[in-house]
Amino acid sequence: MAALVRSSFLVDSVYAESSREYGLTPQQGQLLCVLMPQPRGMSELGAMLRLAKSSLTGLVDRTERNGLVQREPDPRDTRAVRVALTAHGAKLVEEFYDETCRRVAELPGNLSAAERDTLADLLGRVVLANEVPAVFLEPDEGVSAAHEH
Amino acid sequence: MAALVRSSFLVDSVYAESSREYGLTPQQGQLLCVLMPQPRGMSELGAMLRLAKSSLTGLVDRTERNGLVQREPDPRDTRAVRVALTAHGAKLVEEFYDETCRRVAELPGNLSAAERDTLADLLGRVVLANEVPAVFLEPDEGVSAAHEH
DNA sequence: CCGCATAGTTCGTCACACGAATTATGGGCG
DNA sequence: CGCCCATAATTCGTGTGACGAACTATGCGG
Repeated sequence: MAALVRSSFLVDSVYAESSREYGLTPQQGQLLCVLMPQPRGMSELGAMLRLAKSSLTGLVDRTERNGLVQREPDPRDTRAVRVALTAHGAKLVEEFYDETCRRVAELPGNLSAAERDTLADLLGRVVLANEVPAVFLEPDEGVSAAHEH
Repeated sequence: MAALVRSSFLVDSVYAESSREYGLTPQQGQLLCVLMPQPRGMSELGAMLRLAKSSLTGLVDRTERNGLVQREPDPRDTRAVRVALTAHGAKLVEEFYDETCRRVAELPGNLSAAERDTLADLLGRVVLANEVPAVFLEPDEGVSAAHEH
């Protein structure tokens, strides 16, 4: 499936370019997207983004320093923290997310509407079958969908 | 197209894991894959991998230090170098490539053969329409296809 | 032979990712 | 209650990766 690998390369390029224009690194952009539906704990984020916990500490540090997220104490567990978007981060990620969606949606511009639907269906099933974390949700996939596990 | 973004995340994960098992970073693995059909100049590689030239110098340095590629003088142009696989690099990338293909091919395992064909066709057309460099070729896409521009 | 473009490298800086070691809290069990 | 272990997260050191700016050197057109 070279086409799969190469389309992935394509999406990465779009994501990187879009991030750049919003002053984000791709990793920080992805972190913000994951936090859109709700705050998350560090361990939870590590599992979703497939990062070692020590990697996450640094990523959250840098993103926090930029004023886009903040650590909050978890009322349930004194050891844990919850990472949440700041007002600024929420506003920024909304624009970033919209713009990125728009650009990704342009990629299959040469396909007919029916073909795009087919593609979306097939990829959606591939994603579901492989338990991909909710790193990037459809606009209408809300908090409920984000609870998938 | 969240499915597209998420499937990209999925492919990246597979690529990263596969690279790791062969003692490669994903970037070095990608470099080796690009060099499979033929040697390339630095500028050419920069365009294909979408990297700044200074980034490429470092990547080739590290990969060369690992004994996987080597710089050769370009007989046509004294300024230029050609980056080629070493014997060791060629052997390694062959195994890495096969294994990565195998794993990527497993991702749509829940689809029927016909659906996989459809998916390959649609993604292939998306890739073609967006001028994705030949960063990862089909096993039967040889040197001729690698000349695409 | 001048001037400009092209091919690569060097340098400094920051982001990222990881493992190992560390701190601190939670929870179970005797 | 107190011990022990699991879990949540951070710190630290190291190597990789990416970039822009500045630089060297060769090609090439007039």
